[in-house]
Amino acid sequence: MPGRAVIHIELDSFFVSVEMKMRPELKGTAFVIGADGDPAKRGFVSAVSPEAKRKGVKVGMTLRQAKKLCAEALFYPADLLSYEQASGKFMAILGDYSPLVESFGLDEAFVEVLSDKGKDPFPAALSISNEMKSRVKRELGLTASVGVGPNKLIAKMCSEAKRPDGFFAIEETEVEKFLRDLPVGSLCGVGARTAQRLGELGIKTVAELARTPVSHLERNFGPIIGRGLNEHSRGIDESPVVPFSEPDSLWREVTFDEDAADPYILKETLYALTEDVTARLKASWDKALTVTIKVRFNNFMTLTRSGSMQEATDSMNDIWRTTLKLLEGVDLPRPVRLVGVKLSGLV
DNA sequence: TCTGGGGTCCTAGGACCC
DNA sequence: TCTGGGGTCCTAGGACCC
Repeated sequence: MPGRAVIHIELDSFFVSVEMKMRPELKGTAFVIGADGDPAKRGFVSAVSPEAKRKGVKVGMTLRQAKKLCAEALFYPADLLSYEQASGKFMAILGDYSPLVESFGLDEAFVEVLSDKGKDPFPAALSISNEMKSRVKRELGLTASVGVGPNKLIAKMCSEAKRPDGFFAIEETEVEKFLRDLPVGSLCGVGARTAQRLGELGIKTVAELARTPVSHLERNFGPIIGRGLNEHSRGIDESPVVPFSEPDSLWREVTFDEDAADPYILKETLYALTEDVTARLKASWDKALTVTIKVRFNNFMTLTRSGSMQEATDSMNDIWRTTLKLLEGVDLPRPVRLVGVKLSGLV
């Protein structure tokens, strides 16, 4: 029985590369992409040119912080339409090599290489990934980092191990050695919070996690996450490569430039968001059963309220009535910095 | 002093039914 | 008047991902 072979491919500094192709004059300059491109407003950095990176600007910091660190940087809004176009071309190239391509955001994807007549698909995966990489370079002018492994978890960790323009492959027999000394936080699904809790239990490396009894992990993290941690620590990941899936929910939220204390502004904003998300619902020929609103106060305390309608609908009237009822059930003891609306239970 | 936006999945607890 | 146990559905919140 041959094993699986999964490729993970990720474009290097995707947003920055696309911007530089559209505006060649940016070459060699410090620039930052994020939100609507106004560093005076609230918003996060999505991408940074190498020149701005050298000044300490990082993805995930606020635009204001970025401006402080690098006053001469140019700021641009994220031009999602252009990124989506480039992403489509990228995904089309991957689709030439396998029917099983799962996009993961705009700039990365998993590709499962199918076994030919029961043969081990691993060698084929190696040559396919090389070919993808050079076609992406030749046809799109973008570099990519590629990882190959027996499953999605290992493939993704491989592509992250060598960047940019990297290539790294691990066969099943090498997995344990590869994982052993890595910190638990490098496993997919172990974020800052979980890494900290594991640290408190004396578990710092992947090898230590693998030695921890499943029952101990289940007690501390619940049955599903506990078992998942154990499997991932041993390099086991059975999750399939899923080519396309309908979204389960649609979400719109907005942070005010200035915290809002006036209930009328909240209502007005929620109405606009509800209209927007309902339009997207209709465009995808879906109906939604449940509405959720989110309110974040100026002290960052965040609450959600959800309610279901009689039956799934795409009627703005019904959805807005539900949204409004949820809003009216919320106490507003202090100014609000963010409101959002989610539609779920899509059919 | 500051902390976006769009998603997914999991957990815990309560309601409800048999 | 008291009240088990299993299953399912719903809601609220949190962790994680890009």
